[in-house]
Amino acid sequence: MVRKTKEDAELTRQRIIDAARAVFLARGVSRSTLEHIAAQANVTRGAVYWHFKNKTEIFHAIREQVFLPLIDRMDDTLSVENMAKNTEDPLSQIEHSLCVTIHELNENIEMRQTYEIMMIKCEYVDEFATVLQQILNNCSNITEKIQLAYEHAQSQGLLAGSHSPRALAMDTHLFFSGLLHMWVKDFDGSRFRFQATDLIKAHINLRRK
Amino acid sequence: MVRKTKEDAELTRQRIIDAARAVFLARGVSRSTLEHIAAQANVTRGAVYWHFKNKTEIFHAIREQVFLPLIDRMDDTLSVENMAKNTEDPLSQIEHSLCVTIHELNENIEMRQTYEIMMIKCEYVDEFATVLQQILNNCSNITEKIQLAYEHAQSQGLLAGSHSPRALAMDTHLFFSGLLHMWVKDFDGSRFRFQATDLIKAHINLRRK
DNA sequence: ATATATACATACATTCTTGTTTGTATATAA
DNA sequence: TTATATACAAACAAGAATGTATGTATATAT
Repeated sequence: MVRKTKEDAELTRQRIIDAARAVFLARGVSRSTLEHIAAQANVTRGAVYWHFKNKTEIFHAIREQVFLPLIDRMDDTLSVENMAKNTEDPLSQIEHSLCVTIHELNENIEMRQTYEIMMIKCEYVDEFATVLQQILNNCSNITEKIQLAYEHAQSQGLLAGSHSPRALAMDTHLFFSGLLHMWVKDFDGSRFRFQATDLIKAHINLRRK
Repeated sequence: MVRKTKEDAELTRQRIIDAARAVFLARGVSRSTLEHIAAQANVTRGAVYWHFKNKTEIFHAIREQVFLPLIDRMDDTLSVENMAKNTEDPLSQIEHSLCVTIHELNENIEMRQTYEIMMIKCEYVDEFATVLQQILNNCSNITEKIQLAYEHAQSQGLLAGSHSPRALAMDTHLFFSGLLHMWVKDFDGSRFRFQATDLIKAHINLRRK
């Protein structure tokens, strides 16, 4: 029962990724062994080693599968083109962009699990340390996008007070980072998850004239 | 050269804790072995097992040594009594409280390292999962304190707009959580560390009338 | 139709790591 | 002063995890 077709092979590869996500979530990345992952995927370690060099590669595969599309979408919803053609005001657009991410976390299990793994089930040392740089870079990009939106809001006279778009963007980004972290840690949903979108709206309303 | 005096024993215990902090920071908690820690402390695993049941106990010792005093101080600077007797306005008091924490992170190496370990060098599974609950509880307490300060600010007519103290407190707390996370990840200091206090001031200024 | 590469399963060797056990010198209590 | 508990060091035993090597059935190319 070996030597599957190419589509079958790709399917087992995906099964291994899914299995790894479940195992990482339950036991943490470090304590997850390739044997655990293989068992969860109903294969042997041989299959795992065929598709991936080691555990680190699986980790990156999980991360990329969720975060690359996510970054694209985030970039997209905050893009200049979208900003220009959209009827919404820039502040609502920021609000919407953040709410969409929260909504995704609620609906998309894989995304939620991946977030949880990256935030509280992984140690960023050695091979994993590079991920931190990528995270920081993504944050910079997102912050710049948010800043652009605030600049538009400012030129449209939508902002209360006289705060720089840069400062507003940093503040929003830090707020959202904190929210994501707390959202993930709030397992039973009693503290943050249930009011995440309200918190976002309140945050944006702080800026509205 | 065995059987030290009681003070000596307490000293080696502390040496083991310090060693563990260094090793956890460098290799992550999971990849740190008791042999690593013992070597770093210039003792054998025998000494480690004498003072601690296992690695988890050392982890909690590290955490408590930094966080228990920290929570006390945070509680203190935001306390009602301090609030009442202080000449500062409540908003400045919140600002000051946050800035003090950042300042501590800059000055206190052990605190900085401990934060880094807890945030990005530890996997919150099994025995460590309970720590998450403690973190959430601390966050609740801090948020309540901040809310109280905002209520004072409101009654003194210091707040811009008409936002609820509760929402403001949540927003501030999430902002600060995000800032702490980014502060820790920003190793070279080029992104967040160098302007952390400015970000805090800007955040508070958003609320000022 | 046959050869070859593919997609795994199985077996093996090695290295780590842990927990425990035993040994021991000495502070301390009696 | 002697007995005992203390504060470790050193040795031991056992299991886990990893990477690799080998085996093998079959899709696929020729």
